[in-house]
Amino acid sequence: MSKFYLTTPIYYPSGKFHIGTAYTTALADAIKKYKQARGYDVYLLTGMDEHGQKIQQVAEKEGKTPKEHVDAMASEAKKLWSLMEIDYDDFIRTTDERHEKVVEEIFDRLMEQGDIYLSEYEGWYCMPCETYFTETQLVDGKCPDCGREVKKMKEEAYFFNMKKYANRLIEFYNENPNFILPESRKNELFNNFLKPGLEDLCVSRTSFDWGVKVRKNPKHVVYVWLDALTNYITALGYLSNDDSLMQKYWPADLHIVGKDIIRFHGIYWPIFLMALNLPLPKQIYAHGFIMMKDGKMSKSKGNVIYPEPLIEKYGLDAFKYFILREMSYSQDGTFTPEGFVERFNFDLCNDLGNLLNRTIGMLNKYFNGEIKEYPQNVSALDKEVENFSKGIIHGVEEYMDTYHVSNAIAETWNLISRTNKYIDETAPWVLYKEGKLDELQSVMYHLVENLRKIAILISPYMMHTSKKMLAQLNIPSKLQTWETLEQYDQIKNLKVTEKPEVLFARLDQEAEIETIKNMMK
RNA sequence: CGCGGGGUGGAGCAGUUGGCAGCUCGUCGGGCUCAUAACCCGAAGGUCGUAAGUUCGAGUCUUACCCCCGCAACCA
Repeated sequence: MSKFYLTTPIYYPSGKFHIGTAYTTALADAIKKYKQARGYDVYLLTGMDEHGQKIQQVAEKEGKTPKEHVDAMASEAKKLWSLMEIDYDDFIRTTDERHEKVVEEIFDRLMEQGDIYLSEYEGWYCMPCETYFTETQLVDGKCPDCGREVKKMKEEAYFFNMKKYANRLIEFYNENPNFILPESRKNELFNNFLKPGLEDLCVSRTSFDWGVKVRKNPKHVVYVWLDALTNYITALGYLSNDDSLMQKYWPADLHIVGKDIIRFHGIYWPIFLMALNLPLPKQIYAHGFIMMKDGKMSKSKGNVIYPEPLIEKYGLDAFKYFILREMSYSQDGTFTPEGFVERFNFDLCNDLGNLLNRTIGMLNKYFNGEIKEYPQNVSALDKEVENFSKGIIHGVEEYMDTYHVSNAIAETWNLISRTNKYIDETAPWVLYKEGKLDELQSVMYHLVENLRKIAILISPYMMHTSKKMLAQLNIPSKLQTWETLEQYDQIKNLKVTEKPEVLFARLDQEAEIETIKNMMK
């Protein structure tokens, strides 16, 4: 069995996780479930990046120790992933002993082999913010955060010798044109950082102490990113007593990240790995952001939307459907209450739910809910529909294989539309009236068959709906797998439920838009 | 002249290697009655940011310009 090692970023718990974090994780989970359906041995890692100055500050504000803060956040995160039924294999925290020990060790090694050296960091320091800024970050020569005066200051710091590896990384980019996805993100990195030449990276801090201490010089803590990025290997037991997972799963097949952290993953991470003499991940995919009508989500704008109330009110499947459908492969997506309600009503209720409902209704009315077997007489139109669904399946697989999840969903909905249209084209009620039962049988067979396929195709991200559909249709479990998508004539002696249940109940548009707007306050 | 991405019918978006401009929603008209007032068909509506260029032909390539967003290496 081929392995597939997939990771989300480890999230930074400086605040409650919003819909964007949920998106990244839902995306990873959908890809995992798809890959599993295709027969891969998938290992999905997620976790939290818990060190750094900001955490220390946030904790202080809450009157907690940093540890208390991150413990609370970690349990919140796990609660959310469980609510979202995220099927992760491990949840790593950078405060885990298994992680910290290895980070110390890695830092030591890199120092010993000369990749990390002691020098001085110079920058503009804002005393009240306790933060350094670069020249370009300053706003009118003042602190970009608080607007107060900054002072040029120097301090002892460790640096990582990026220059040493820059050319190797450029070569790697050239040899692996699909290393960074989408391509525009790669160009951005290449043009902005690699082409002008990498600067050595400062990899320690002395201005705070919430982090992994440098063993040989404990007034320094390890730079958060050096600490955080290594989670992808420490979680697999790198440099531990048991590194069997590392042996089995490394290198990662796919790191999923947000576009804001692509630089760390596309440049520093590969270079750290080179320094450790480990193979580089195969692909890094940087997705866009979920934007609000008035721009980026932010608490000060009061336009933040959290996953929990949406899931509680509209269900997990609808939530996942929306975010995965709305976010395109290489672009930002937009969350609007109007959009959410529209997708819910049109896509889920009208197109999908109603299709199942009308099919089951007709089958009960005309044939006592029964399908005997693949029909003898199949019309040209029936054949055409068979071929159409074949094309859809290939399309969905191609999109999923290249992580175009939104396109895969759209493709699936094309099959739903085609099937609704097929009902109109064949007008089963007319066939029934005219006593053309042979033809009618074939139509009903093809309807059930398409619904079976649709249920399987949506299973990576709408598990509940998928199961409900298969249950109402009474599809035997051996016809519920991804491999059986190729089959079109295997349904035998099936009897669908007598009383179909509504999959998604239509929403009152105005009322629900109001409800969602209130969730955003 | 920092880098990248956008600017396509009322709204939101697709547009692969240049070849009659598509989708969803909305609007208008029609059909059907199996179904969750759902479904299907048709119509109206676009000088594809602006200007020029290459080409038999450009939303798609080149150049200049305008507007919006993001990034610009020590916050993550």
